[in-house]
Amino acid sequence: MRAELPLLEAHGLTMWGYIVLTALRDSEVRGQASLADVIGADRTRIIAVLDDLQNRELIIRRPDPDDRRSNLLSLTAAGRKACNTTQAEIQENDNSILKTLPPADRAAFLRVLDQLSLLDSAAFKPTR
Amino acid sequence: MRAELPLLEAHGLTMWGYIVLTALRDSEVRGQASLADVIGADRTRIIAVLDDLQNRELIIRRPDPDDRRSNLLSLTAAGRKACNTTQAEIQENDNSILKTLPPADRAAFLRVLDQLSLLDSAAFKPTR
DNA sequence: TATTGTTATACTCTATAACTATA
DNA sequence: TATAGTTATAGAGTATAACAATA
Repeated sequence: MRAELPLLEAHGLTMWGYIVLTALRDSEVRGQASLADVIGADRTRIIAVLDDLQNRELIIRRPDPDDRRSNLLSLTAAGRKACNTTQAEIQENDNSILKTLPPADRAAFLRVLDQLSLLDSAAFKPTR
Repeated sequence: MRAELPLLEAHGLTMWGYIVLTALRDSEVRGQASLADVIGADRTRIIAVLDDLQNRELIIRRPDPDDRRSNLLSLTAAGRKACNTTQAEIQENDNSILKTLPPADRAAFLRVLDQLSLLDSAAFKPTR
């Protein structure tokens, strides 16, 4: 988080904003409720995030013609680009930090993180 | 953190309370300012923590006779015991989680964490 | 004047409940 | 009645500034 935050700020993104963009890029999401579910957030928590992303024309929110209670969410071209370039910078930064480690240690470290994140999701379900 | 918090709560300790107890046990601390410095917290942030620990007779706060602006801090017997038993439970829990890993991965993981925590303290100095 | 401990204030983040509009 | 999105409110956690006592 401490390594990522400065990069996110450089793109004018918050952690939640970045999570929303990657979720819209990587998973099929219908309305805001399903988005909240996918990223493990509260419905009310992402509204200000979506307002901001929409104002900056990184996402589009429009009523679902099949159910006008719901908002269809999609990335704009600018939103997709912001997501991709930010992620590329973050991964590059991660790599530059991790490349100081012995290759075997690095591989084991990432393997263990994967293991532990599985444990974690099993024990602690997302809010709502 | 997620693994530790339930254990801390079982002992009526917050994260900051636990950090304060271990700091008082493990390092020479004169007044509250030096304690705040040791644990990387703001002076104002630990006051409520100390109030609580003192009310529950886990620490003693008394004016320093050599400089009456300052409070000398020390653990009570109960405070030392709470610190030791809580830490033992936390380490036991850590071990039970980590023992599911291959021994070589586990060793590499802990080694990398040590490395990264050094990086982190170099880049991000404690507040105040 | 500077420092120790303290209090007050504001600002952020989050959770909960209540509201509206649709179904 | 139930659900999607929204708004309002309250509660933590934190940072900053101002204060009294002492040096």
